Amino acid sequence: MLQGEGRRAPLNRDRVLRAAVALADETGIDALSMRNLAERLGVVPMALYKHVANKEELLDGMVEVVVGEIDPPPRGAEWKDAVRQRILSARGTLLRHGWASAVIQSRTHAPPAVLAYMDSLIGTFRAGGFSADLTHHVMHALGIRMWGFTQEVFPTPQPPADPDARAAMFGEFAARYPHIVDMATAVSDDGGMAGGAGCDDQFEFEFALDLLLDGFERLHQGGWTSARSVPSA
Amino acid sequence: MLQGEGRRAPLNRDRVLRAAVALADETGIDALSMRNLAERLGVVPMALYKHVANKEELLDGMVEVVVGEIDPPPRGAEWKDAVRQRILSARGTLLRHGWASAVIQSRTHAPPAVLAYMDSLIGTFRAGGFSADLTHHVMHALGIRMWGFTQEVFPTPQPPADPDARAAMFGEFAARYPHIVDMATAVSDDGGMAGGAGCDDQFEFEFALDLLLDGFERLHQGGWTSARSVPSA
DNA sequence: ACGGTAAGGTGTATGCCGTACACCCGTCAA
DNA sequence: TTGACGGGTGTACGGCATACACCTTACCGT
Repeated sequence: MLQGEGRRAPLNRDRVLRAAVALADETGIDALSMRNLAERLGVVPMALYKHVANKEELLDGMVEVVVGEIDPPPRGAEWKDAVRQRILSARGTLLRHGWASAVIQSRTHAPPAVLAYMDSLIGTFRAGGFSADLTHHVMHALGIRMWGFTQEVFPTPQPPADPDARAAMFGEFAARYPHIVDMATAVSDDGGMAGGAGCDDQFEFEFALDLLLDGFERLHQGGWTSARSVPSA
Repeated sequence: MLQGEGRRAPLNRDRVLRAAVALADETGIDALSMRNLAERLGVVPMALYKHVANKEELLDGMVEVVVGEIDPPPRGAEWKDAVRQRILSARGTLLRHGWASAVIQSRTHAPPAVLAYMDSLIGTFRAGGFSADLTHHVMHALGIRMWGFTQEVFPTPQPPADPDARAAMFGEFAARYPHIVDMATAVSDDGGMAGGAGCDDQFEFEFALDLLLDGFERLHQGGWTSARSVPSA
């Protein structure tokens, strides 16, 4: 039961992920190798593969850890404040882990924690009275500000061929990310799973661009100057 | 002079860069290795090092090539149209080379072509009557939309210690990127070389965020719906 | 015509990387 | 007691960027 003092507590997935995040924070994402990580954990490189399938999955897990650090949505706040606070919290988190936005961007499928974050942001807009339509475009326009980069939209995973399996997966998705599904179905009938199916990227891009340009014009005409005040109409 | 049919035209830096861009376009940036590139050029890997110092410099060069494809600023257009056109052209270019925004983002110093592009955009705003101050914030807010990602600002290169060398470098920079220098000096007296020195990232972030949030609010209150029209107040 | 120089290309080798595969050991259930 | 299994090991392979020494060719001033 008790064993000699020299025995290391056994690894587990969580300890591996946290060590990886710490190592990336300290030495940069380029210096994060399976070998370096193993060394820091006092273990041989191959031991890590008992806890993560491969390096991609390690990165996936690190993203989950980091995104999990973003503050939960403030309860009882007005939509604008709630969104603002949440996004600034996300920004703070990504600044603490400088490598994270590049890694998130490099994921080939949307990490669940990211979907959960977007789902709750959508919920905030909807609770504030935004239509599903407007919420949709607004989420695109915010993409950048949420993550410090523009994800033009994660690729939609192709659903399984078997109809039963597909229905099951869809059901699970809807249970987990109700607002995403709500918004997606309201926007287009093809039921975009990842919240991005069937939408027109070019339109979304121009929507956000014009929103900014119009804002610039308004500030310009109003003779705006940076008195370190919040810009407003 | 003329030589046997079997002789390959000698490589040069430009042919290497163009081949690299083409290879990245076709097979993705991950599959772009010095070895693959050399093979495509019918040459041994080490031959490439006669034309680029190392892989980082290869990537720098590829960025220059791609950014060079962005349309020049339209002459005689009103600022808003000019900016809009230019940014949509940049977007098109980056969509054609899907790897490019990640690579630009990964550069440790601002590529000259990027500075030139920003310089001319700044010039467009200034010609449209924008103050240096407003132009500065507006450029930050646009960061994203220009490149498909947010570059929080390229790190400012540290100037050489020798005063003469520093003055010379500053002069060259000012000659090449007049609008950047103009704006930077107007904004802060410490003469931010790369256009980013001495500015408050957090303020810039919130500036852009609030601009968007205010825009959302306006659309929301106006009962906006996506009739595929350009959003406006 | 000749030797020198240098630019362009080659070949070999080193030290990283991710990870496949066979193995070994301790724990615990049957 | 046995046997399966979870966690850790050791070895090995192929791919990567790239250092270094070398060779070939073209062109230069003499």
